[in-house]
Amino acid sequence: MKIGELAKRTNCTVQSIRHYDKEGLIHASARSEGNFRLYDKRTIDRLMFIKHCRSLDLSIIEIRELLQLSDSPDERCDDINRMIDSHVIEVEQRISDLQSLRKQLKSLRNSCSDQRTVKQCGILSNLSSHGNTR
Amino acid sequence: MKIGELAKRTNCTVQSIRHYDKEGLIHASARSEGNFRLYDKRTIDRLMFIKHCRSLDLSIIEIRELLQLSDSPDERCDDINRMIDSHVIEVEQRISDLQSLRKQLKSLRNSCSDQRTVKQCGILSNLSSHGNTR
DNA sequence: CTAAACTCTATACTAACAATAGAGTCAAGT
DNA sequence: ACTTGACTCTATTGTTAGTATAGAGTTTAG
Repeated sequence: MKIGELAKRTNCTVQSIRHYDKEGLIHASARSEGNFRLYDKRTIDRLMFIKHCRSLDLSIIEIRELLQLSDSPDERCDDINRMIDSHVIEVEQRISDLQSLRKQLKSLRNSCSDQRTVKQCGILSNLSSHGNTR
Repeated sequence: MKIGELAKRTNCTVQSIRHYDKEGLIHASARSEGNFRLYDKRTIDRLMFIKHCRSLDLSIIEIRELLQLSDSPDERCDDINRMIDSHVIEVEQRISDLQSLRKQLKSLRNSCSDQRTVKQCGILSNLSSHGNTR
């Protein structure tokens, strides 16, 4: 299977597959005479796994670790759990950051109604008055 | 005032000030004989404004627009309101994306308890089984 | 045998800086 | 005057996970 077919079957772009290849997440089982990457069917599953992980916003580094772990099936899976746990914590932190950001933006927006001039704009004067809060 | 003092007074790093300078958000009022950037006091306020905007996650491009608008005080401020409105919408979208991500991660995490081996790990098998959902 | 479709590597781009290299400038102390 | 240390300069590289090119080579169908 050449890269284009793999791309079609997994709904990835050709470039991102080459990217994963370069990053060592997948490996071409061989190269054709003309130096084209050749993949076997199992790579489809592996790519699906990668896509699923990426959709969960796991980084390429994290995915590489997961793939390495899945190659040593008799190890304890504690590391996997720890990784997911810490990822959840990161996501929760980002959510709460964004919620506070949203609140600030909303209150900023309330300081100005339309149809005023820039000079009278409550948003600009609010932005000018006090420093940052983060 | 040289860049180091400006940095101290605004609690910015020297590099980021140079960055804002290069991006055209601030301007050195002159250069010294030895080519050092020289800033006047008003740049402190301008930098505070920029920092405040950045803390609200406004992009440098957006900030540039705001600064340009604040230089034409007699225009309508509709554009400012529109920018903030669309920024709020973006933030809300990101929040809801992250919330759904969190939910998926949590349920993934529930599929495995500690002390198992990688082979038995519910997380890995879940990640392997079905494709992406995004 | 040619033209289209495909693939290759390498490079630049995205955002907002941080980090570094290597060179030059300035101020204070001797 | 001279040295030393602190400061500044520009330019480059790195960060993330790709996307988008350029320019060249390969394969396949007609």
